[in-house]
Amino acid sequence: MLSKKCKYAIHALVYLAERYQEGPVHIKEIAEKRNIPKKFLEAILLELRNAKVLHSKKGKGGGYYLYQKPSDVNLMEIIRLMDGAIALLPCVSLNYYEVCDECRNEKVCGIRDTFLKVRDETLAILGGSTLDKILKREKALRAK
Amino acid sequence: MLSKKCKYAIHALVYLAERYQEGPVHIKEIAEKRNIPKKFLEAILLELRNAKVLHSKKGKGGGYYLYQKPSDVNLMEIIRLMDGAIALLPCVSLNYYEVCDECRNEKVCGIRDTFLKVRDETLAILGGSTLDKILKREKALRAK
DNA sequence: ACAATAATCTATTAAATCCATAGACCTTAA
DNA sequence: TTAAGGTCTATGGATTTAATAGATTATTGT
Repeated sequence: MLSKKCKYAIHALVYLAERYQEGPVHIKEIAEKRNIPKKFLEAILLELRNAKVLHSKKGKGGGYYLYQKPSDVNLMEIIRLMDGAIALLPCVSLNYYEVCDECRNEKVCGIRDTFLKVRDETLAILGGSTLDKILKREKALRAK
Repeated sequence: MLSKKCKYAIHALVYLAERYQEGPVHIKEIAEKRNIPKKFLEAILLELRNAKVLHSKKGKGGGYYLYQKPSDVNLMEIIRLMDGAIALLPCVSLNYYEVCDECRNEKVCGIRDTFLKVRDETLAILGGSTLDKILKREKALRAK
């Protein structure tokens, strides 16, 4: 399961994608519109800023806005930033690899294979899921 | 990520699948062979027993053994038993569904779609991954 | 220059979960 | 009847997650 932090991040980013190139949006607005605790959201947006996903502007008329195009931000990178590894086991993780204590020999482990497949499928789907696609899908659903 | 509990459960079950129909295996042996804390493993096997995945025999010469055939036990059910939901979001979980606070309207949520796909792919792979297939794969790798 | 606004930073806390251990008790086989 | 080994209850520490509070810094409009 994704953490609340990660869910909040995704929702906030989708919100900001809707406002792409419309100037800074302040935290309070996002927090209220999406039922996210404001202080918690602060920390999240700051982290996304440090990761160059968002930019911010201080002072009056300030706020947060997307640094990259909505088509260049996908769920894979957001989840990795917020929650870390996407794989279900450390021994099949690309970015957070660790050896398993239980396996005597990784080369001969019958379990890894399954989780490698899960990882690859998951990454393909999440990597292909960009903010602009999410927005398009939302509009399509609303039009129904 | 899967919890250690879940990883331990999987390894223990694979171990027991190797001994299928060879009588009870005791906890101590599994714990030592797979580097799992014995007391923790006790609790795990007990839970698997209560879920009818394992059977046990008390007293001298006792131990744990598979209740079902290795081809009838898959990773999907083990993970669900140990860690709960497999889906990444509660709102796309089959067995642990919950509404999202952040979504005003689930029907019009552009995010769900992606996570539904991830869930379906993941379930398909994990559901098809049975203990006997894992054993077969292990033997094949060892033969190389 | 000044007041208002809004992000940034530092701390702290409450709750939950995870991992592990201890010990008493019950059951069975030899 | 004794030793082996599963069952059950309880507990404790560590870590992570979620959230809150308060002080600080930067920017803007007037």
